[in-house]
Amino acid sequence: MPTEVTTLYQHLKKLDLLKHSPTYWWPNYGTFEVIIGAILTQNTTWKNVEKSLQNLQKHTTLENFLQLDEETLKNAIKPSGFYNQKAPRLLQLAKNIKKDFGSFEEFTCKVSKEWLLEQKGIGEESADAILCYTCKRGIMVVDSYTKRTLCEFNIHFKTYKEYQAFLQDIECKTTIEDKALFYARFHGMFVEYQKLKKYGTIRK
DNA sequence: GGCCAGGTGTAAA
DNA sequence: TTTACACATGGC
Repeated sequence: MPTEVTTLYQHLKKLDLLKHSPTYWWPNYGTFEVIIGAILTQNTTWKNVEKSLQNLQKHTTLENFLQLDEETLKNAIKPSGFYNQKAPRLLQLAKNIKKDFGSFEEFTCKVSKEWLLEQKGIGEESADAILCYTCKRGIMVVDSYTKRTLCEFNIHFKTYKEYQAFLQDIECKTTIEDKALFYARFHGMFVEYQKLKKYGTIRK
């Protein structure tokens, strides 16, 4: 039974949970589409998010997304629920990225977690998901799958930051690229671990 | 038909 | 500072 994070990591790694996943686990890593997905997946299954992303078709870049009107967006993201609040929040976020950073590329280089937390609709988890999977930062995302897995290993904390500090107390990687890849996959392993338990097979 | 899903904002205690 | 509740669709 793993009691520290390095042991837990080795335990999960042995299961080869990411053998069918993309390198960085989240689909379309590093793109604006990840931001859309990060908001849409809030308290929502990924299957439903995929339907919404499919409906958005070619509007998954920042510039194309900004062309959408609110009603069209609401319609497109209906399958992933909470569309009356997710649509205006996504549009405002896109506008603020354009206003404060000028372009998506500048945003990915310069955005801070503080800036993200000021945006309506982005909390601790979504902010870290965007930093990790859009901005390629070496940051660990803590979601319900992560907490559920830790709970099963009898590891409990109160706050988000405590969970994150525990998970990030692991061998220090030398370059930011290595660190980004490491945490992107580490978080993915928790999600795939829960799916493996639920469905009995690792999803493709 | 009920429960849950890769959370967040708001209001009340 | 903590807790309760609304938000909504689709799969099981």
